[in-house]
Amino acid sequence: MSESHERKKQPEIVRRALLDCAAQISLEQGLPAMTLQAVADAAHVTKGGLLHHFPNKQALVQAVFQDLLEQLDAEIDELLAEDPESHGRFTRAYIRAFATAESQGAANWNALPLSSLTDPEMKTMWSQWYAARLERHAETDSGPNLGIARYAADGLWLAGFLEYSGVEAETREALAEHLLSLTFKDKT
Amino acid sequence: MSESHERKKQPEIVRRALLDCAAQISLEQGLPAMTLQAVADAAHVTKGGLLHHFPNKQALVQAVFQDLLEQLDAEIDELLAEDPESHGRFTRAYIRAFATAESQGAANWNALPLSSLTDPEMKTMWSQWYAARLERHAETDSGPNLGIARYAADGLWLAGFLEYSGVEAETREALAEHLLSLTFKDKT
DNA sequence: TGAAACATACCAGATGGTCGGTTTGTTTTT
DNA sequence: AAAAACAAACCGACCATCTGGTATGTTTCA
Repeated sequence: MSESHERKKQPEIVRRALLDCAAQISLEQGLPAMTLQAVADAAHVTKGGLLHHFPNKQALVQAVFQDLLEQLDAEIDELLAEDPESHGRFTRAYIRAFATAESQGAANWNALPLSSLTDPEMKTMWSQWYAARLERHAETDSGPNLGIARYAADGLWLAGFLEYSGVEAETREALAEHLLSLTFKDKT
Repeated sequence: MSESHERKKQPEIVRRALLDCAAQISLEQGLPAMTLQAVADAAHVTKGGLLHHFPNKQALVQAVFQDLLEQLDAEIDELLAEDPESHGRFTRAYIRAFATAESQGAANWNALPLSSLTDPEMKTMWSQWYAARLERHAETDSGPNLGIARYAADGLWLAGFLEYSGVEAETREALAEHLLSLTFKDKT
């Protein structure tokens, strides 16, 4: 959408645009629609230009995924820093990142688990990230109740994904708040 | 896999094989890998034979999805009939169908929400099914706690999907049991 | 015999990917 | 400081393959 018609060469910007466009396409139209041509067009580059940044499609998809993971990581860290209560801190950040409204919009890493369902290589990427996080926050975020809260956040995110008709948005938002409250009065 | 090498013509069996193979492929290798050729090969039929049963790909995909929905529907009804307790009956059936171990294996309708994430048309199919079920069981399965339990079941199912390494299988199974217990002592 | 259940052959378009070349930016040399 | 040398960024044309789909056969069943 940026009117970069006569910009001088800025490879990092182009690369960023490619990653963003690829993520957006796979989010809105599904991964099968994320063809090299479509991504290149959306980023106002030719297919040759795209293939200069990413040697093949797999590299592109993988880079998109890794990028999304890093964005999510940063978001989580930010939310962690804002939380004064220690117990269940990561779980709350997780819930806020996935199931809350403000993240539902612009954040395109919502497409994350979507892609990961398909490709086995990303399955491992995701599960490794998740396992690492869990281990890192083992002292503050263990116990079945917090686990259930996180799983519910996943389900909530999934639900917000399936019904694009925003009718239930408020309901889900309320449920997210309820989930957050559960992480405090945890009695395990 | 069935050695139907020299069987006489049994169109219904072939049709069933096509549906099953298509579902399995989309489950294991993702929807983009579910090409007409791949499905036909897996079902030991030519592409022409496949296109005799389903006029085009969209019809095939749709039929697969609808078939899976019907299987799920039957499974849910069966679980409903076995449950003596009325309150939270549907929620328990839902949890058992999705997050429990026995369903994790052979039941290929586990691929259901997976496909639905991709195609917008199936999004509506799924959300309609879900909405209809919720309305039908409104008297027994309302309230935020039961909703959270269902969402958690979704997340649990998703987790079992992402980490194919079966290490956490028991943990998830235990969590599923915990979820079931939550549906009884519901205090809303 | 005729209709349904398949197989075979084929096609137009799209897809991922390669290759040679052109433009732009940076470094080195003088 | 200017020019030469080099490399990175990007384009445009091209290709082999695969895609969904059609048209036309051939076999099986009622």
